[in-house]
Amino acid sequence: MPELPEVENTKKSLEKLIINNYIINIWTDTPSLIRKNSLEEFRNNMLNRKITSVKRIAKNIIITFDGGYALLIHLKMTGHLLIGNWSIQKNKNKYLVTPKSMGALTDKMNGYIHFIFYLDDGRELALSDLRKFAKLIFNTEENIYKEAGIYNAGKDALLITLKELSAVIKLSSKNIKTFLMDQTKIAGIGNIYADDILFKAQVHPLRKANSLSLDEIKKIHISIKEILLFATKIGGTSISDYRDIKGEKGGYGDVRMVYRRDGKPCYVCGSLIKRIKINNRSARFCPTCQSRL
DNA sequence: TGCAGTGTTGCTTC
DNA sequence: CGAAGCAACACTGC
Repeated sequence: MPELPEVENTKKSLEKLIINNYIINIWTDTPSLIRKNSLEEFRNNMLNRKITSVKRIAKNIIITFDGGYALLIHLKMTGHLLIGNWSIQKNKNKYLVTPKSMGALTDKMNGYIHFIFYLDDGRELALSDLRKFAKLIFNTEENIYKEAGIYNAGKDALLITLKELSAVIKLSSKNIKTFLMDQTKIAGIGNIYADDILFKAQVHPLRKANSLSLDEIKKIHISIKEILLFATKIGGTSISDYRDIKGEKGGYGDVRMVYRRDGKPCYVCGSLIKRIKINNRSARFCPTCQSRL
């Protein structure tokens, strides 16, 4: 599940690997992932332009091209990008995509590759997406920023100051769990990190945002930075499908504190981690460490 | 075996 | 207007 740490790592890898390259061909078996354009427009407009930069806005990856164009990629639930080489076989109406190289790229996630961007030096950039929710848009850079800013993007979770966080929290009557996952309020946090952030800050997920004390907001602010930076450093979370650009799994799943640990003992006090529904999503927390309502 | 759970976003409905 | 529900899709686990 790509949240900020996974998208940030992908962005950093792309920055090292594809700037100054050209995309010379595109293969896909799922053109429906392209929004606002036909496959033909998408292909014809993108090919043979030089890649000039890679950015992250919230959970979006933006690849810019010479001439003021940009490609937006949102990985949604199960998308990830891979660099490698693949061969494609057509079997009736189905395509079989298999990696030519060995190692992490033989991972089963290779079975879900739906886009391949062929680079001018022989390497290939692939999009794997088990559930096919990812979104791709090619347009002028300006229009792409409008698109990425659909949310009236909240401040990036890595950049938001205590003052800014405090100001938006005080305006919200929602519970803090829902608030943290609202991309218009603060950008980059999803279910995995929201649960762990609130555990570290020792705040109950159902606490009303505008009821939090300055001390609690401080703890949340510190936890956001520490957890997202640490998770980024160790390669993100690969509990289900996320892989880095070389196909390797991230380490945060092994050190997570409460996410998907319901029924298991809290690492701090030993109480059993609870699971409740908030906003129709699972929320996990320690009933002892995060008891105050 | 069938069905709930998984989680991001955007569209529809109220 | 904001909030809530649900669809997009495929696989896992009970």
